[in-house]
Amino acid sequence: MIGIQQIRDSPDGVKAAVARKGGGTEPQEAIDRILATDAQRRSVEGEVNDLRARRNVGNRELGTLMRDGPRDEGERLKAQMAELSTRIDVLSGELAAAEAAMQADLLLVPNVPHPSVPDGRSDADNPVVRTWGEPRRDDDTPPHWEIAERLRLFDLERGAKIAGSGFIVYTGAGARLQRALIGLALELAERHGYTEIWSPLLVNAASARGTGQLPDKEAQMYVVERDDLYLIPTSEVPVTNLYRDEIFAADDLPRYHCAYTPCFRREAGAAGKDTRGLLRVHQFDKVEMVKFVRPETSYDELETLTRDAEEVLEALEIPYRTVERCTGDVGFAQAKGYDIEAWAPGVGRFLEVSSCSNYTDFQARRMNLRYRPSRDARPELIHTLNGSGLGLSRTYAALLETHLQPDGSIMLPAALRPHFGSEAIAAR
RNA sequence: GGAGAGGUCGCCUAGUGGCCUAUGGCGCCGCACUGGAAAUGCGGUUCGGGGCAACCCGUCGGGGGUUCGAAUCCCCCCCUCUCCGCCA
Repeated sequence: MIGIQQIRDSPDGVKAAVARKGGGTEPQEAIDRILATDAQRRSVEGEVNDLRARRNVGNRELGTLMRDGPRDEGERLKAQMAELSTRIDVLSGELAAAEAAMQADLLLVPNVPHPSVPDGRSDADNPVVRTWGEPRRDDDTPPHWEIAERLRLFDLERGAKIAGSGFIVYTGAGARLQRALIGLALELAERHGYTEIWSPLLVNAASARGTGQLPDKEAQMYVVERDDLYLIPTSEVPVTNLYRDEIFAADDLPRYHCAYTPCFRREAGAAGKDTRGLLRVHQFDKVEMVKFVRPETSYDELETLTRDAEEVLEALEIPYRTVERCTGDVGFAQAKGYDIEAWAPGVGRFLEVSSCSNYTDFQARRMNLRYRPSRDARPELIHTLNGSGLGLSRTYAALLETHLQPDGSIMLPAALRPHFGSEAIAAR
């Protein structure tokens, strides 16, 4: 959610910035309604305020009269106060309606993109900002699902049997490789200063609302209706909500957390796209990095966050490229972000394995997540960032395809060996 | 899941319908005293919203209700603690 203050101060500036993201005229219209509702709301609020002040004074006097008399004067005042209360009820109903309408419209306005975000319509327009390693382009490397099947690393059919299509069963060395990747990603994150969180995988509605999954993305989540709980689509949800409604001291910032969790996504409507292998599944594993920072540092923090994610791929010796998301691809809640794409020689393309974003105060406002710049200062909203480090099932795919040896074995990168327990997965 | 006790401005705490416009302590901040500090004294210290301002309004876990008036009474929900049951 963006701030009403910003819209009030510079409605045209906000409109122009928001228009860069595309997405039709809905946000523009919402902004116009917000301005009108805000003015109306403030005038009604002023009126309600005055009436309440009168009621407070009157009731104080009434208390004295009822206790000490004269009684008849008390009764007369009581009647006046009753009438006043009725008017207050009517007006505060109007006030609540105006506030609700404004709130609903504010939810339609996306975060303002940073001026440096390049223009573009879709991910096809995202400029490449960095590359690492040499993507191997050949026709010999089989796709990861063939490799995995031959080496018996996972079992798609039985995953479908016990849960459904898009649920993966990892077996033997395949399961161990999964754990090793998680271990390595966590090790690197902790080395970069992120404190590990082991969190619930189910969250309540308030948390889902805090990071913006509700109301917009409810269809993406698995819902445990009976208990009003939601399976997390990313650990961003529990980790970012850790400090919801709290106020940090200035020296609590920056605070970095990392968390490994499975992530659950219904991917409704995505059928037919990337349905083979590990590219789009309902449950995947991810190590997420989350930063809580002072506002003036957030764009610098985005750069180091992205570097931290890139280093995981470097440790895995997987060539990648980093693209900056253009205005059309940056996302509703984000002000700026990068995607890291691992090269997968078997499927012959780059796979998005990490998305690193600066949300500025957009999530913080929704979550009422603040800090106190100095001892006597009023609390201010902080900035939140998050990035995957990394999304495992796709990284897993790229890893198999990248490190497949001519003899059919998988030679593991050095950094992964201590976590895996040996240096290779033998051919069979 | 059952029974009971609770949730007050960072922490502890007083408060059972109008002297609550929320008490006191701790902590913290400022000032005084000091060479400097400790101790002491005085003042300040929830968080929002509106207003140029003086100031005003809301806020006692959350939401409803009763009342002229609710921290206080009633209903629903959430959370914490104790005991019982179940359980890896």
